[in-house]
Amino acid sequence: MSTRTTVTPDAVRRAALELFAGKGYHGTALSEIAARLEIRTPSLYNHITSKQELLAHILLQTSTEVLDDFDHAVAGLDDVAERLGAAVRVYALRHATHRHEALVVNADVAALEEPVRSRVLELRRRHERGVRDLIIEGTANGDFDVEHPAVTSFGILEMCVAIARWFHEDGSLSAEDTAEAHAELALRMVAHRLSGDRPVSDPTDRELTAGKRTT
Amino acid sequence: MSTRTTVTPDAVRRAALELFAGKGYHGTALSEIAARLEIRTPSLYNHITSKQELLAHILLQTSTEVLDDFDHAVAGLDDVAERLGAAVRVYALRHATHRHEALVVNADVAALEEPVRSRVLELRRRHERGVRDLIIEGTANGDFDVEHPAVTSFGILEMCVAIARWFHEDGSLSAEDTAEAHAELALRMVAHRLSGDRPVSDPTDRELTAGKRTT
DNA sequence: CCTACCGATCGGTAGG
DNA sequence: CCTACCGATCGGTAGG
Repeated sequence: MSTRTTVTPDAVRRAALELFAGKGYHGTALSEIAARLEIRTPSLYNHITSKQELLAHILLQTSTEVLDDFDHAVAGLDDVAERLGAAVRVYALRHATHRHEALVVNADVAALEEPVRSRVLELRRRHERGVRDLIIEGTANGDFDVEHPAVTSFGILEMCVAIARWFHEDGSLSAEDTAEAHAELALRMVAHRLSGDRPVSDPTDRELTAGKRTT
Repeated sequence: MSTRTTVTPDAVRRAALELFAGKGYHGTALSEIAARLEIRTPSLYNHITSKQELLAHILLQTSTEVLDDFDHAVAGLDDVAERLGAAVRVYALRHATHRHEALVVNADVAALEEPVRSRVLELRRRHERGVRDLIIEGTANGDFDVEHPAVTSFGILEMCVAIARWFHEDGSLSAEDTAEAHAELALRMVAHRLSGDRPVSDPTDRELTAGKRTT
């Protein structure tokens, strides 16, 4: 049983990732990681320098990739709704395709030691700010109708994060469909409401681009 | 320094709650709980029977209250949008006013031992199902326009859960305003869209009641 | 990659 | 409420 390939630093990280995701950093013993690789605990130190380093690698890499994803997703897009849709799509997709990483990032930042912790938190803040600024921009130019941009951006981001908690690859929805569904939900959250119960104070230049169709 | 009141089982639970919320169940040592109460670790056992019991109490109580909240919130309301709004409002409010409980529930279910773990998960599933059924009902009778009820209900619920991660009592929004903002977001997520870019494949009986206006 | 072993700390008990 | 102490386990090192 078990594939029994040669142990590499990457294999250790993968084993750690799955265990951290399931039981948390503090809830996972190095002996369990070793057992999964069918080696003894001290042998892990041929591939890593500490347990903490395993955690740091996962969180730094993931946080960096999230920010890169965002930058690439919005690059070249003009319409702010398109940019928000693309940002949400790629963020949601990541949480469906990288469930374990996402779970660890969100459950175990507290277990990170400085200075890595601050770096990770800074990367996350940058991403949050990027999304929030899109919402602020769309609200300012009248494309969106949002009362609390910060609350709305947290709501959008966190429902995407939650995908990691319920998504299953064998479910009825593919990762891509799930991502698309979240982009749609996000655009609904910022869209103008039906029925004129919310008077559009500044309808300048906005014909009826309200649709999310992009071609 | 410190209030220095007599230690009670409830005081132990409160100290444990704050520490679990900040560092997780496995990341918190009983010695830290004792230190916060200015007693020695073994003295804790005059008030509790085990560390695990502390966790079980927090999670069971919170999960039970969430379900009670839901039942009371929707009771007596007729309109499905009103019921969904009320359910979201009360759930969001709890996550703003009981941040620590919410953080522990979501981070440390995995640390719960059986059979309590199964009971807690069952309570959570019941609540999820309650909200999802509202969305299904509203979609079926035409009040809502939702393509993926399960995804939508997870999205709504999880953005509320996330409140516990970012809400601060001294922020610009009160707990009540935050709850109201989330009810609004949830209703947007299920509402009919502006402009007919989504061809209504089955327009039976749904003329253009598209609005969510009731009565 | 291993055995042997380290000090520290864990949750918890004995016995006042 | 305490001191004294338990066995188990932790992350990690020595030295092949």
